[in-house]
Amino acid sequence: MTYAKTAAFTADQQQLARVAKALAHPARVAIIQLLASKHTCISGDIAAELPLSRTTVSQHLQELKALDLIRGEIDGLTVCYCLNIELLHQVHQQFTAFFIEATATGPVCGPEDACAC
Amino acid sequence: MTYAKTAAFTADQQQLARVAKALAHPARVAIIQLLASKHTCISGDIAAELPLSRTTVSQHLQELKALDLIRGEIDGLTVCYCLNIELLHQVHQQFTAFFIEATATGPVCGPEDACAC
DNA sequence: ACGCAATGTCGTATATTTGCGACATACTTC
DNA sequence: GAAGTATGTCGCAAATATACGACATTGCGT
Repeated sequence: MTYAKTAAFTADQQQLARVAKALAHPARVAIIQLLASKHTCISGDIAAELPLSRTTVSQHLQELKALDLIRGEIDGLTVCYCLNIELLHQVHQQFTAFFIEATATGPVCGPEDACAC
Repeated sequence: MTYAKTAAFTADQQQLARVAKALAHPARVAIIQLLASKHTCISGDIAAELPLSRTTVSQHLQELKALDLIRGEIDGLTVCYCLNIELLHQVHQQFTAFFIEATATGPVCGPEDACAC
């Protein structure tokens, strides 16, 4: 890319893109679903449930943690990861607003027909 | 990555990740917003409204088109791009389902407190 | 203190993304 | 048919992402 031009866009666009990127990998989606399904905030057992090495899973966890989508709490020897429900809720609203805005354009183009340019 | 291991995950996870990746760049978010704001399905004028070269914009358009999120229709010399409202709606529901699932785990971890591991 | 188990970090290899200039293509107009 | 405009495609360069083995770190138990 010779240069990441993310700076030239709206803060909203960057924020949405940042979160979207976090979900842009099946492993991270799976991790979030795992954390949601397990009531207990499991730790490195996550790696055991995914077809990836522990190292790779750890990296994905760090990425999610960097966005604060998940929290990690050290409990002695193990680390408990849990979802940041508030943030997820907030992100959900953000995505919803985006999709509403996108789908509320009205009848511009039909299912397959031509545009009225 | 030495190898993309996307094949080892659920179809749902892959699908969500695929769409998320499409939104994982501010330029593509901006393009969708642009198409939503303009009633007319503008064509290469998109490039003029973004801080990117025409070539780069064209590539982003191709990526979005590959997922069928947008449609391109040749109108003589220009090309009219428009949003695939149905698909966007569908994707919205997909994301909503994911977020609902993620945020409906109940009080596992509070805002800042410890997990009950 | 010693060893063991659970995690995170580092370094590395490979694949993918991003951005853009240079060309090719297609259609309109004269 | 020639000239001009709007688009898409190709090829290259640089940045990132992905995956993982090897090592460092930390806390538990004896």
